[in-house]
Amino acid sequence: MGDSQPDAGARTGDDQALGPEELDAYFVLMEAVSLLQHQVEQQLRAEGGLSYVQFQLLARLASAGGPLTMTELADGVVYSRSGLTYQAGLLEKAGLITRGPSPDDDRSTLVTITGTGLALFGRVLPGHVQVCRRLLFDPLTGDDVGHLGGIMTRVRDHMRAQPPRSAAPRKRPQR
Amino acid sequence: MGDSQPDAGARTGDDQALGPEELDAYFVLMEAVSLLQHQVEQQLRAEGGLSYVQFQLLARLASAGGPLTMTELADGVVYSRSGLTYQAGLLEKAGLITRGPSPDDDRSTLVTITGTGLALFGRVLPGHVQVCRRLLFDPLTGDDVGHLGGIMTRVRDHMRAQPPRSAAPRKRPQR
DNA sequence: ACCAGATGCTTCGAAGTTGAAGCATATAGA
DNA sequence: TCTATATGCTTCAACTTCGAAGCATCTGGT
Repeated sequence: MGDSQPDAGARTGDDQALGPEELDAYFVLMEAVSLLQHQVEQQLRAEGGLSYVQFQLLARLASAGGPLTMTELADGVVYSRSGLTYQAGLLEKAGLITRGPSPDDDRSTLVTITGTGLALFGRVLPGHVQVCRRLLFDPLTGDDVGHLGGIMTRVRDHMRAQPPRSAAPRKRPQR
Repeated sequence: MGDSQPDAGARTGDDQALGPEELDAYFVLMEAVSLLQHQVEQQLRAEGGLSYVQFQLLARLASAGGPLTMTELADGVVYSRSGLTYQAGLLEKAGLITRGPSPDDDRSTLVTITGTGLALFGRVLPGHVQVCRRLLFDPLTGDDVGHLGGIMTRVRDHMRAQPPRSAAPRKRPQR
């Protein structure tokens, strides 16, 4: 078993022992992704009038090969439920998806991508991929890509396995 | 080792042939960072009443060791200028920064972090670092961290060197 | 069957973000 | 010098996001 609760903080591992290399990796990771996301968003907006979120939703529906519930759609896209409802409303109004009742569960809403939605997705995807290639993969070797994928997969799985939010170390009425 | 960019070298960014490995790396990268950012935000909010943006701004000011102009602050944080003005207003109202005129340029506003701001930053940083360690670095080896840092540094520098936004690959009046 | 709690989605109000427009100052060219 | 353009920041309106509250349905225990 890994680390247990920090008991009164005498352990070095629990404290802020992030070396400069780690801090650097963290900051540059966040910055680079932020830049990438910004550029991608420009592209999607210009070519298909879509936000990144909307693109993600369409991608998820397109690759699912069938209807998904709102909850299934929300998983993997970190969005709040209400935000998803809002975006689904926009996509439906634009004719890219439809929402209907689920036969299994009357509480659920099944979301289906329309032909229009699929067409738009297909029209936007090449440009999207091109931006990714140009900005992200151009300066990387094949080995880099393998490393990156492996590393981030481990990180993601680790985070998904983590106790969600009960781990707040302390409630401190600050500020 | 990996395959070098070979063949007739004239087709950078033109072919949309992202392999499954690259697509996977891209998606998992975006998802993992999204999750990480979300968790970090919870932490900052709970411990210091700060958003991630505000934390970044304080961090930048703290490490700068002196006042920065609004524009300097905006660089590195992808934010829009208006958003920065808004956040600076909040931070100033909270007493964490001050804004004053620049002696060199009457158009500029110099932002300085206050003692209160520095104190809050110092109080919040350990928790922030701890979350990073727990979520990001826990499942990684030292080699992983080195790779990640190197890879993302290259990506960031590549993007920063790229022609910013006039480079729309093609003007396609779509839809 | 019943009731309590869990689950799925939506509505609502508050807060954050953005791009365009606006104002003031700085800089460069004639 | 004078004027056109660029730069630095702010204001404004529209849009997006979030969390809490609300409603309807499902599940499990009795």
